[in-house]
Amino acid sequence: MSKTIHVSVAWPYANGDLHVGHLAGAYLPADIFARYHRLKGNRVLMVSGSDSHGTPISVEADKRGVTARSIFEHYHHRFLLTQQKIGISYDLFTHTDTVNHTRIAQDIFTLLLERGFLYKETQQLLYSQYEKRFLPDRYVEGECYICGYPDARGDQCDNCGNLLDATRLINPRSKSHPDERLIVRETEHYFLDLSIFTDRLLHYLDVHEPHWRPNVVRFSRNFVAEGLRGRPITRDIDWGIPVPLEGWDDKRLYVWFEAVMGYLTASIEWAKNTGQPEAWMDWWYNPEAEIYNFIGKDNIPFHTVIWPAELMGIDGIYNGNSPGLSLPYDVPANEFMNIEGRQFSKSRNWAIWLPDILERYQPDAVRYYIAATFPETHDSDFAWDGFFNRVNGELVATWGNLVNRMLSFAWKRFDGVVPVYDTLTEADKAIIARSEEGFEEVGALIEQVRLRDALAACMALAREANGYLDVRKPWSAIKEDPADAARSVYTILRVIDNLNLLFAPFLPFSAQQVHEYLGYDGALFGVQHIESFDEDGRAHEALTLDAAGAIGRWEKRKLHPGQPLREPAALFAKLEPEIVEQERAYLGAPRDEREVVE
RNA sequence: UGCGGGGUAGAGCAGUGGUAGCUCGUCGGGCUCAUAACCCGGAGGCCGCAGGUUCGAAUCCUGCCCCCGCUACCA
Repeated sequence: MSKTIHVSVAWPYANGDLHVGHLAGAYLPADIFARYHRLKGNRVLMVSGSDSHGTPISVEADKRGVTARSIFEHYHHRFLLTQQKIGISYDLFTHTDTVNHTRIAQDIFTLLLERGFLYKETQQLLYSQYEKRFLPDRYVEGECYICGYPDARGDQCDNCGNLLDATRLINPRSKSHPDERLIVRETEHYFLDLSIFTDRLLHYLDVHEPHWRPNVVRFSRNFVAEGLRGRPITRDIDWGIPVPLEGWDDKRLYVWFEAVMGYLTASIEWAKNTGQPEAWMDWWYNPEAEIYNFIGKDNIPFHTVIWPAELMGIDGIYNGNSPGLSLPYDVPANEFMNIEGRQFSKSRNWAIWLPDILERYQPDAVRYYIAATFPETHDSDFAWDGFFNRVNGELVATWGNLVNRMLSFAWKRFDGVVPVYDTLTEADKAIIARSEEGFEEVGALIEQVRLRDALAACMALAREANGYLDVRKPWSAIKEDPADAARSVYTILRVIDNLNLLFAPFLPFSAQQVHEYLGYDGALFGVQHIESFDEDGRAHEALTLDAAGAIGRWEKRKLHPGQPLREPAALFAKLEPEIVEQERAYLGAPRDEREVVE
């Protein structure tokens, strides 16, 4: 029976390029999962987008002396190109500065307010008369009121380690204008009253515990058990979504509050864009639908506690107040991927940027290494010698070589067609059966979001197939007993056909190539486009998926004897050992941001 | 300071009371259609540290150390 699956992926801040951490934490696992379910024939909606708002974007804009909007538009465009290049197959990758997202975020605010889930509170915050704005704690320094250390940060003293209240600092000053004296000023903000949802959240966690990762459950339960405090959902800034209330023109919705709504708003936008405006409800008002949020570990409480609370608070929205709005079914949060043993750092350029490495390596090689080292159970490490070893030793040598050795053998010795055989031996039938079992075995692992194990299972099958060849030796048989060579070559091509589908969610580009080498026509997956959409005279760009022509299916293949093959070529480029040192030299060195080209 | 996760051959991981395993790499041998796979064999671990329970501990208990996240604006 076909399932309905929503794949919601963390929204990247559009203040810098995507790096391998983004890919490892959320985007690649989401893509593999979505591709698998599409192959299974399940109804999949995969959405995400650029987070256009938030302090990180304003900070970057200040640094460069440009507007926040121009920063996010610049990186949004690069996100589209980069993700198209590495094949993250969103049905829609949009952003949060759309008319659609703004309208819905404001509707949600209004509904929560009407239902009594928000409250107003006066806060004391530091204000800069020079910059005419309230300063976030991290923008402030001053003398510590506990130990007297002169350069304490607004939130914490680096000398005595105590957490600080920024308004109590002695002689507080702005980091950007240290000579100016800051004043304390009162300001009003709305808070989301999370504690109202405590019991329902605990119940929600209980219900989902059996199929969640243990660390996600434990963390979330603890987060709730410690007591939920109200969280401010408005800010004194000018870049963001306006608060839909009279007299609140100077304030905006807090980014953490509105960005997660993107899962819903992008679904609604997708429905509208595709000319079926009600279709989003098949996921959001359907008790059978399963919503998966792919995120990094830093985001766990936002997705397992705060976002579900927001959803509980707006249940019935756009549905005539009839309840049943879907909550996340699973939040398979990944841990972090370090770089050569050290934590990612944008400021020190200790990072591996996707636009850069996609100029030098095949997308499937990058996808393979990252998927093989997914930080599913604990932090992992992107190491260039590891990349070199796994690509050459596993991807090229085991899978690539299996495909290459037998496709070129069949091409040369069987006149470019799938061999026509008389009968199959027990060994032949056994290896075909093994490859067919893979659909069940690998599929089950992917459904549990154990993607690293799933990929390892594919590779183990490729090893078995290589072992089979060593026993059957078609290169010897072709001389003494051509009929037997026809049996084993047919068998191995059929096994390759099966394994190719198993690898396809991980390696979609090379899977398409193998598909064509085997003589098939058509595309396994849909085609990704960058499209422009118009809303009330304002245009925005998005990444979309046209899956109409996709013919790939997650099922046993029946390769026809006599089917004409196409001339094969090596699937994967073998890496030179020099790349290890070359790539390491880029780490920590100044970086030029280059145009992303197709 | 709290809460959660992690620490097992050179690398990546599995292993919740009974002889410490898998993949890659490495060394030796076999084979050779191929971007050198596959087979056979070898080397390589005080399972973070210290104590305890037990006939027996990587596994259970206690204390400590290190890394990461959240608490608090770096995926």
